[in-house]
Amino acid sequence: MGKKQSLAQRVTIWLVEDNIHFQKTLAELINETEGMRCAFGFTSCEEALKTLESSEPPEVILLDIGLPGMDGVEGVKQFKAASPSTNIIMLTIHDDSINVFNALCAGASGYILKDSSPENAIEAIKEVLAGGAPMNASIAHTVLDLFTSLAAPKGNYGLTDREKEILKLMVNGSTKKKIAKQLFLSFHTVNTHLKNIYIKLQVHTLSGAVSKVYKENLL
Amino acid sequence: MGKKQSLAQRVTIWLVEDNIHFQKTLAELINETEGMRCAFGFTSCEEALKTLESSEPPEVILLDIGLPGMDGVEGVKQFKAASPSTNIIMLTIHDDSINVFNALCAGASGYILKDSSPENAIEAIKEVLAGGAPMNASIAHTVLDLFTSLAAPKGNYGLTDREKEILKLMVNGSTKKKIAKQLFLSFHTVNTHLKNIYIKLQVHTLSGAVSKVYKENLL
DNA sequence: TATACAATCGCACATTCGTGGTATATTCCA
DNA sequence: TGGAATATACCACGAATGTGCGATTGTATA
Repeated sequence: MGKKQSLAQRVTIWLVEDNIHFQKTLAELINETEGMRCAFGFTSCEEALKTLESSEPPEVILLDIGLPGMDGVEGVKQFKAASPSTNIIMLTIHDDSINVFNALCAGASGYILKDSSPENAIEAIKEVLAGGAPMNASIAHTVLDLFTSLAAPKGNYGLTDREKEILKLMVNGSTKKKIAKQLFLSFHTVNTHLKNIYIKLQVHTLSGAVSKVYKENLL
Repeated sequence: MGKKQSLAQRVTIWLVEDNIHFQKTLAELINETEGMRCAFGFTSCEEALKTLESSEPPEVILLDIGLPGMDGVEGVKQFKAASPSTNIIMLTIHDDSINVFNALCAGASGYILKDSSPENAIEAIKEVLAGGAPMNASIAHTVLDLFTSLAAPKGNYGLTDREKEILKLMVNGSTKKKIAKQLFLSFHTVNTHLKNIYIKLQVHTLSGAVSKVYKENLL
């Protein structure tokens, strides 16, 4: 998806960063770079989203992850919804892997650390335009860790196989009566199992149990 | 988590790769590298897992993703279950992003392309030992895309904001009565909303709705 | 061998759900 | 201006759930 830019056809970039000073530094750097143009600088997602309604969407948005008002993660969602082809690079500080992770999930293409040299931002933009994902090794690792922790078998509440089997069927929208028929059990048995499941999961409703199953990847 | 190795204290590496020729090439390269030792070369996960029962687990396993018998993805799970501290690097071919993705989810630390120069493998091992995740930019991007596609495809059933709000509370295990209190609404109103939610989601039970919410990433 | 655990089955009863109706006020848009 | 959509509210009733008590079998396993 690489594009070639002449001086006349520059890649359009928007900045969303509430630190005016940092924003200005970045904007200048971008405009000094051949093939790039910083079209707008905003201090909030709201402003940028408003502008997006009446302007050509940019190729790239550099988006601060910790903004007042609508934060960067929510911002990514909205930008992506309004203009899916726009690439978003998060600006973030150290030790914010949760937010980075969420932003990536929401559709961000990568991120750069604010305290790295501003030139890195230019590199990151080039990388994104070339179809890459700016992410250093240690952060890729962090992301994978979080990823794994989300996808891998999680909390075990000591559910027995039978309980898991029944819970699985309940999760899929079945009723106790139907499950009893399906497993050739008495309704009372299913009832008892479900009672024990509730105790183990510490919930009092089926929806709570189902929710827990998905949130913590049980079964 | 970086470790320093003297010649006496080499990092132990295992290979699991059914192509004997490639396995041999890698093993030689590893043994020529200071601080690394290829302890075993297997042609199947089963063999390697068996050996793991009676041997010190290695620091790193290079694992072919497309093996006969137990495939690499399943292999990762088993290795990780038996020895969580072992780092696993997948050996893969191009255009196998699904498997790479699954392997990463299962706990792999990164991967390298088989057709890249074998020296890359050494670099990847060093990177993993240093706490990184060997993944080039374009593959990080692929992973994120898959990631996003798993996390993002929000089916839209035309739920209104109010309906979403109520559904969100129900999902968390609340009851209609409590929600009514919480939102300063009549029980009947909540009831009506939920009725409409069921119609829109085409379900007849709360568990079915909750399940749909998680499966299709609504809300 | 004793005992803990899992799986099975039972009853009763209050609570909550699911679903069929109907109805009013507001807002938005054609 | 006049529907369409949304949010609000009410009623009734059978069905299902949640939870309090039990009980009897096996099967491990300490």
